[in-house]
Amino acid sequence: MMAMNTKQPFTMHAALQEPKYSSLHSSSEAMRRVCLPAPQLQGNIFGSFDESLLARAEALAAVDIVSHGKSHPFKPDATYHTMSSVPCTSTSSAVALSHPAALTSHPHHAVHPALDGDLLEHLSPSLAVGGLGEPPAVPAPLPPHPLGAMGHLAMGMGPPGGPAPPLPAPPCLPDVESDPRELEAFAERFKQRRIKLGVTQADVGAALANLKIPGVGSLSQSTICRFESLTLSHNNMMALRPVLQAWLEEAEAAHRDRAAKPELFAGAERKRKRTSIAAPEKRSLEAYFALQPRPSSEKIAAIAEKLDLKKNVVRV
DNA sequence: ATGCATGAGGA
DNA sequence: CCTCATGCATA
Repeated sequence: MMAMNTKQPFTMHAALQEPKYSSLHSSSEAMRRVCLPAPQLQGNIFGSFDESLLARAEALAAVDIVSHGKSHPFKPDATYHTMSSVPCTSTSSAVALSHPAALTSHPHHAVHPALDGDLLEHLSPSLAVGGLGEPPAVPAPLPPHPLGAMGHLAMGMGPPGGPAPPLPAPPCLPDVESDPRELEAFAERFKQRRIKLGVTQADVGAALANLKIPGVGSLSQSTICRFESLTLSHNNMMALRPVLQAWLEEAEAAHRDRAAKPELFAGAERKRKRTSIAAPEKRSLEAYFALQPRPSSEKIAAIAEKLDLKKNVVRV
């Protein structure tokens, strides 16, 4: 309830948002493709291949258009999968994307003018971890961090008055890792581990509300799906990541607990099924009760045997 | 998984 | 009016 259910991560100017990963597609993606030796891509066999090509083409076109302004007829629909491509990895990411961290935090409008296109430059094929042979990095090295990002929930309320939410996020803390590849890897891991837990996308979305993270409510299956498939904008991905990571950690912890000491849960889970008495028996019992509201235990036992019910059931 | 619709925030 | 983030409905 509440109208403030609007949860939507920070918003920044189009300049930053638009290019999302389109640039990734355009430049590096394209480059990489060229040097693909023998793509064992799944795409080429599917019909969807054409579609993705089209999409990519559009994305490319979008980049140009976007650069000089807005108002393009079509939606960039920038989804930045880098998945299929993983061949030649230069692993020479000396770029050090020291880009503005405006992302993962600030509930408020604080948009740092600092961020800019440089975000687009740092595309360096670092690792070759596509959606292919992603080793199930179990340890999940991702350091926990303050999220609370989800900007807009806090947006409504002005700075004055409201008790400052736990949002330190001074401009000095860089994003944990806004590296596209890191995100991609996370999304992949997330999906794998989610499936391993036997949880659906919809389940995750609904479960997020239980995390009680300020400003974070539930999300739809669509959104979870989009997150996993990296079909969200970079900013959106960045905003959702900490939340989903928190959920994942909690879910796995709970899972472990269950595996560790099932006794604790055994009792709670075993719930007696409600007894249902067939209509005829029920009538008999009611009729008898009308005559004898307080039958002796012998009577009860006799009736129980007759009706093939438990004594306690008959008594009740 | 994805097209379409909607509401919010911004200019 | 535009971009985004999201949800609903549905292929």
